[in-house]
Amino acid sequence: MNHHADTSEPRPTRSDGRRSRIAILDAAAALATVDGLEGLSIGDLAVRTGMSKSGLYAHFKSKQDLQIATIDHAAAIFDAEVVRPGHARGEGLALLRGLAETFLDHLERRVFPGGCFFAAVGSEFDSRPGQVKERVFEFITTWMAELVAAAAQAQARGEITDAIDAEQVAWEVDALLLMAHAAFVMTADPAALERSRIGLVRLLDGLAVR
Amino acid sequence: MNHHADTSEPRPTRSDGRRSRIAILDAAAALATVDGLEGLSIGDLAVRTGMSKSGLYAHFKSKQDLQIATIDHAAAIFDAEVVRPGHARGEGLALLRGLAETFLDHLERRVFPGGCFFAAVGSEFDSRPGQVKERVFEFITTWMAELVAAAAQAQARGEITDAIDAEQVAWEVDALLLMAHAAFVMTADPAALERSRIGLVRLLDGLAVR
DNA sequence: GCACTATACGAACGATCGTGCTATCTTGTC
DNA sequence: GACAAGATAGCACGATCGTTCGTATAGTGC
Repeated sequence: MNHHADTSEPRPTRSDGRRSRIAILDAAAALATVDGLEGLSIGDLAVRTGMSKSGLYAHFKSKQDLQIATIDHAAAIFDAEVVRPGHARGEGLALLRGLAETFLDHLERRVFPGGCFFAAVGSEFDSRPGQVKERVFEFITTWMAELVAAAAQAQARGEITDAIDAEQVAWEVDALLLMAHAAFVMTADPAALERSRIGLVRLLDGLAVR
Repeated sequence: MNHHADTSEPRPTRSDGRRSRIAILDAAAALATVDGLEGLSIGDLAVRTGMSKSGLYAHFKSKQDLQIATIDHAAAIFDAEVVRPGHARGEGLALLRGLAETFLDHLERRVFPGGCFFAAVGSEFDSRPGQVKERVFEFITTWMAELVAAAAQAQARGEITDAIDAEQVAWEVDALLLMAHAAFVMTADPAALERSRIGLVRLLDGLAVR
């Protein structure tokens, strides 16, 4: 939520400004998963939010500034829609399963029209060094660390084997999630989600301490 | 190779034209993995190939025409760099392993500067219906079918269990490949490739008929 | 209620986008 | 070696890009 509280902005004080800013960022985050953060045009965004192009510039100094704010906004949405509900499912193995399930659910519920925001934008900026890529990478790293911590906790509780390291477990879980994203967005077929769900069960059952 | 032999083009007869066309498509395929097929601009491409913008238009009727030709060109490269070398590794399980290895190798050798062409472009157009998406999806489907066939062959030869269907095996293999692509392009760290290689060994060893 | 300032708009900018038209050079054919 | 056709360049077009400026409006703190 207050993920972007420490930016250089003097923090908007007027209520109408805050409402507009949120409306802009909601539209920008949704649009970015379809047209990309770069393909996103100020003109389109203005039309979509019922504002003028110059009106947008009251909130953002530049397009890059808008892109970074959009990333932070999407991070807050992802936290609220995936990470926190995932933690509500329990700890250790239940947490690891929970995070995977809430991730797949957020794809199915189409929280963003173009699937996972960070999978979409990460793929767009992976070869474009700069502040935008760094911010995206930062969040993806946080997400991976979340999975690793859950896997390590599951090992510490004796729920899965510690014959392989937690990073590897998280890697294989995330691979199935990324695959689900790619295929589901491309085909709109829930069977893609099901394939990855089956894979997750196979993977985690195979790691279970018997 | 002759993947685009049946397009409406009257097929260029002059040698200089053919050379130029190939030079353009080579540059376009490389650029598309970094800036995207949409982000690719005719002006940039002209500068990069030492031609004029209008000179490019002698070869392609429109930008979309160029995009589709670029996809077909990239498909030919992928075939030559990944699929055929993969088949040279053997049949059945050896083929499945071979395709995965040649794919990871083509990432490491940076055949395209932005990783796998179809992972990059597929992610860009997954939410943009049209001829371009259809062409990309077509190739990705072909690739998946290749993996499924290899898995089925491995089962028929009794090399891996047939307790799970071949589509599921191919799915989990491709998930690890996609994850390797995403992480390797983002970080340029070969450790990403190694993580997926370990995952592949774990996956296929787990399916081995003992 | 007043002053202050964040918010929003209209208009315009230089640059670049994809795309045609026309002329000039170059290649392959007879 | 002439001639037709293909290949390339120069130039200009309308549209759209991100951005800036000046100005009017409206919410907030005193």
